[in-house]
Amino acid sequence: MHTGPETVEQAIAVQESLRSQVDTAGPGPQQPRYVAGLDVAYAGDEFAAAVVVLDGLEVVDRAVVLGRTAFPYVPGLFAFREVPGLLTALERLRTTPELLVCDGQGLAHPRRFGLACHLGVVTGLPSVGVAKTAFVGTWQEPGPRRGDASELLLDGEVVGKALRTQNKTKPVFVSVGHRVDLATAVARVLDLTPRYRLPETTRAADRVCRQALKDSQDEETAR
DNA sequence: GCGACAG
DNA sequence: ATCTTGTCGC
Repeated sequence: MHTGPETVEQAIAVQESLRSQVDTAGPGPQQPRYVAGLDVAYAGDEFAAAVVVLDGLEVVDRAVVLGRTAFPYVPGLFAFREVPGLLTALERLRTTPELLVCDGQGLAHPRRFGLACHLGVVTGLPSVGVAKTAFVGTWQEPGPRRGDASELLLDGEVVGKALRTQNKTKPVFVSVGHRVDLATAVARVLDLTPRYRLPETTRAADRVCRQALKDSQDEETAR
């Protein structure tokens, strides 16, 4: 399993150091075949980190890693809680994803280095962040239809989009992670949300990590 | 100082 | 994230 910083100060230093490596040039993958979804489920300090690879809507590869949290949840340092397990899971795939769809922010972060940027930089793979709620920035309510979007602004900069993925449902917050531009990130998220508010990748990864965590917890109880 | 704060 | 039943709406 990968390890990371031990203190808040060290973690912030790591972000400050890695942020310069983020590539926002784009455009990024236009017709990716393999798209990965990543998610982590917790039960106390135990976790199950899952990565699933979809080819269209079919899961063609997956990896799950069980472990113990080594970093608490601290707003702004969320990545240090999830990266170790997710990185290990990514290494266990037999497929190389063309895009990582992360459950959280990318550039829409206080230091412009959220989970999606972090995973993108350390793997070198294109990545986008899709969060269920905003973390930083201001935005206007987007139009009511699927595809409607508004800018997420932070210090006068566009750090993401509030994107409506289904008619009359709350928007999701899309931001660039690494090696992709915002327009492409939004296009890929719309591709992945033909029916639900959240990307199919995220939904699939969520099911996998929750089930894996439950299985390990049940086994814990059984002995 | 106070409140808010990805998952 | 997680704790948790039923319930309103498409």
